[in-house]
Amino acid sequence: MGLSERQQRIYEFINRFTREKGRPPTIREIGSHVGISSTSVVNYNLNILAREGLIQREKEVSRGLRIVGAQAKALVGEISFVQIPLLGKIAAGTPIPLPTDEGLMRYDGETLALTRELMPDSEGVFALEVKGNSMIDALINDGDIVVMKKPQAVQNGDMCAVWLKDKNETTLKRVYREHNNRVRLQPMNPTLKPFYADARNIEIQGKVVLVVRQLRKLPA
Amino acid sequence: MGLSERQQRIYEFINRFTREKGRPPTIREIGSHVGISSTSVVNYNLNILAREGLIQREKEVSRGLRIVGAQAKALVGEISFVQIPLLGKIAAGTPIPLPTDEGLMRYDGETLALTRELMPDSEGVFALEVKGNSMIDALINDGDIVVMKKPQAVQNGDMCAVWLKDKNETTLKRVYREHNNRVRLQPMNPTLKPFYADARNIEIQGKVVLVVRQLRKLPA
DNA sequence: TTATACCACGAACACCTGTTCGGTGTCAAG
DNA sequence: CTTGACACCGAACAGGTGTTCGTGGTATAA
Repeated sequence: MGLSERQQRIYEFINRFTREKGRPPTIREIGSHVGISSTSVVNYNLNILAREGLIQREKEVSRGLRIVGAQAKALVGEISFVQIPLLGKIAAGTPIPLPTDEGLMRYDGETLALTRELMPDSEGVFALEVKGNSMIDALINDGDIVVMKKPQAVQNGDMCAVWLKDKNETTLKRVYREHNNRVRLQPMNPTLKPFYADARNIEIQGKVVLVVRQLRKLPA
Repeated sequence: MGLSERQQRIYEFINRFTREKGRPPTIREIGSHVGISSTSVVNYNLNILAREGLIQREKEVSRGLRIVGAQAKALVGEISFVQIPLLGKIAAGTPIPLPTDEGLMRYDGETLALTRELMPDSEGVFALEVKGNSMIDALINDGDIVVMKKPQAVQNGDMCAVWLKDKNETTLKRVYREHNNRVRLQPMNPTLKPFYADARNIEIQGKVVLVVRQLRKLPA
């Protein structure tokens, strides 16, 4: 069933008010902002919004209404974010600008905000923008943003940024330690073959935990 | 300056109450749950919490409290974000579960929250989880989350989910309309060759605007 | 016409809510 | 001891707040 224009305005006002003030409005606050003089009319329309399932009401409680649905969580801070420092760029030919713990703490520049749902473990993480398409093997494209974690406890199979000392090159691969100091570097693309290196010849610069790619128009 | 145990309990109660009920508590609600009989005592401690910068108070307004926790930025309002309905899965062999406008409005299930910085245009967008690695060509892996937009204004070069009618298959490619109803489907991986199809033989199901990949451990 | 929803208005009521004030006890500094 | 800061209590007050009730206008259907 459709909503009247008045009901839509009420709904939007509740939404905006709650977001801005951090609490739902009272009946009279709704009325005065939407242009309704009588509290009973507001009450009447609120009941309709509740019947339509757009809001929830709690009886005889001041400000006892809340917006239903996914957006509601947002309004009261039920979604928590992690701010990840955007440290710079990563390219094949240059090592990663490794951050210090101190630097991460005090970082005050650009950040990438992600929900804690996506980043359950945000200790010592930082983000880099990928330059060039040298990491296509790892399913990572030019312009992608990779979120990395400082390489403390790298486990077999972790996706890591590896600095190849002999080639002076950074690459992203899954890392498996094997016997005799040998390390297997497996591209993420499962159709590609692994690559082997000596453990003394590589340096693990970070563990990739997340990749974000924004698609924008490309010059054909 | 440290907080008394009472003040900590008040603070935690406000936090929990707000999250659960969608509105801040009243002074008396705080008192009865924390074990304080007098409203003035609650008021007294609230002023201390406000002085310490842990909450904000608004004078002479019912439920005029809000938390300003350590993640101040991440709380309501300071980070502007959009919630994207997580509609289901996308696989090569099945068409996309296309949402209606109405359905997107009222959606109440799982969502993916992203900052507006990452999603400047959130009209008619929805998210799908990729099943299978049939879209490796498009640099998209099993388990990735793709954010798509309803295909209203598809421009040349847009990355689209295309349903190939003759093959009964969904694929992700960059789409270029060419002369004579011919459409060029270009894999995202620039090392791969394009693919051509008849425009009447394909159906564009959505435009990919963003991809998120969480890296978890893989069974070797 | 009559009936019936639907939508709106204003007023009144009872309770809720933030604020204020006088008073009590404790503890450390003077 | 006296003083003052601190933490707390109970009570009262003025205004806020959800609810209810009587009323009336406007469509649409019988």
